[in-house]
Amino acid sequence: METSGMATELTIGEFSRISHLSVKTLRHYHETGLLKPSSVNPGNGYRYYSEAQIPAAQVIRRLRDLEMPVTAVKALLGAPDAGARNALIAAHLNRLEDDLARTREAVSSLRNLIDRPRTQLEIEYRSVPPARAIGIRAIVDREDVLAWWRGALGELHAMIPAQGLRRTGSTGGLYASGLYQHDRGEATVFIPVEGVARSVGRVESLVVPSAELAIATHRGSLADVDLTYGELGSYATRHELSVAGPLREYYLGDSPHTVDSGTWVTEIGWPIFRADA
Amino acid sequence: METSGMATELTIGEFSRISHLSVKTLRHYHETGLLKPSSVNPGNGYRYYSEAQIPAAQVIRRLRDLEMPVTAVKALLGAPDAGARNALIAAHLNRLEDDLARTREAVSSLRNLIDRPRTQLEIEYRSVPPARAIGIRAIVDREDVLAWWRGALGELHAMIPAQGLRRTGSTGGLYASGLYQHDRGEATVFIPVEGVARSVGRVESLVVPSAELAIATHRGSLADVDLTYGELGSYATRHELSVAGPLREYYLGDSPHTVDSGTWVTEIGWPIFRADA
DNA sequence: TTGCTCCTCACGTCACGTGAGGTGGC
DNA sequence: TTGCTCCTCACGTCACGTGAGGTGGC
Repeated sequence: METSGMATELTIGEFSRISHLSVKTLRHYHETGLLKPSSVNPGNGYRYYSEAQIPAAQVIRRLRDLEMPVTAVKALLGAPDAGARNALIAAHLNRLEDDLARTREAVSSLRNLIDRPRTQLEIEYRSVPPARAIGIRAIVDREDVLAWWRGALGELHAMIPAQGLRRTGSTGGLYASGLYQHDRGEATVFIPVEGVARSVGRVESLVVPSAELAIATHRGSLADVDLTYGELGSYATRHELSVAGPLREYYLGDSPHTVDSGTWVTEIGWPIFRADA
Repeated sequence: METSGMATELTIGEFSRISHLSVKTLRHYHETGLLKPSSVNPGNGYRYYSEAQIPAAQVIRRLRDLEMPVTAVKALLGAPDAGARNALIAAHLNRLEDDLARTREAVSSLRNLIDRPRTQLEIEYRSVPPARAIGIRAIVDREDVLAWWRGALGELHAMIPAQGLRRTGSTGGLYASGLYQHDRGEATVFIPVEGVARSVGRVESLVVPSAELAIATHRGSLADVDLTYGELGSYATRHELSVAGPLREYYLGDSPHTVDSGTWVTEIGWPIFRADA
């Protein structure tokens, strides 16, 4: 007995077969509001879907295959026009590209760890005096730190010619320990310059504090920087030198601007206590 | 007051800074047994790590960055020799490659869905008589179906010259509805042949049952096959033709052997009821 | 009557993260 | 005394999957 004049209704099983989404998944999408059945029998709770919902199910499946979060898929389906939808899709594809790049980094980093000859690290003690600089400071999440770092360095470097500043040392960064311990903390990137600069955008004038540091030189991609941190940190601990304070990095030459991260040279500074200082 | 003669012990915070693993993560790895602190103070529960654990932490971090499951990482760290470890790593990298390929498929499938001109599907009714065939049958999970399908077809095709069989029709497959509804179900791939063949390996002799089918032709990658399923299924439902039974596919020409999946031609058969049959 | 499809809880999975509430040493 | 580090629960997150136990129509 069909209600005549109504559009064809599909049971959840039929709709599942057509859409290649499991029954459990369809019920879950109903619950979360991502894809509501076109009608529900109030007597027994049976869900019914309409033919018109097939294209939506197809789009949802593809986006979920691409690991787009359900809330993002919902936003996309609710977007007002094709332009907005395409922008959201493009943004997600970019995120996938970034993921892929990170994966590639991790693979080569793993190979590096396995193959690398574990050479003895040379560690130098250095007293760094306070230095005037221009810098950008922020509280960042660890997962965003690389993107933030790139952007901040770009902005910072543009400021040198823009304000006619004279650089007096290597580009560097300060990283609070919370960044490693809680995946979130204060980070600062800076370029030492002569005199006081104007604040423009995120860039401000600041003084990089003095420090007693144990310094090790890291060569290659920053994806492997934890290896150098590990050797330096265990050295500092072994000799009971560690004190509180942000970790420091100096990017020698023009490391961050070279595409081939294999040639990067970074000095890692670990804050220490020196009886003789 | 240090216990003299003991190796240097690091607090969880120090070890976190050195390894770039969060304190929460380190506690979690202790709980799951992936990385146990070298000692725990029984009085206050404080965890202490040794320097010797730093390399393990570095390996763990890289493998987790590559989304290797914790249990797999554990197995890897417990592997007896470098050969076994390398094999596990290589296997995981292969899985990553497969993931990447699937992602690429999903991206092009999404573009396809957005760009494709939605042409009217031509649907044909066909009575298929029973047919002797060689086939491979299994209960498979949906996520494994593509890999299973490729392997089974390869094995099946090798059997034709090996047993000197004469092919009598197109290669095909039968897919139980559970495969779509519960992500797991029976699948069969077959090649119709003359006479009865010997069972070798997974290959057995079988009779593909007769069926009344509504047939639509799908052109292009099977990543998009749900589009054709969608149109065919909604057609069958609209005309109240659907009956229970496995879905059927016929791979025309030599589709599965061509690298360029864009040129594949697949017939999709939907089981129907025919009053006139 | 059997088998199939549908339903609703309630709980599990995976790898942690988020707080709340408390301790202990400098 | 304040601030920092450490601790243990207990619960949350994300996108479902897994059962248990039950209904309803052919």
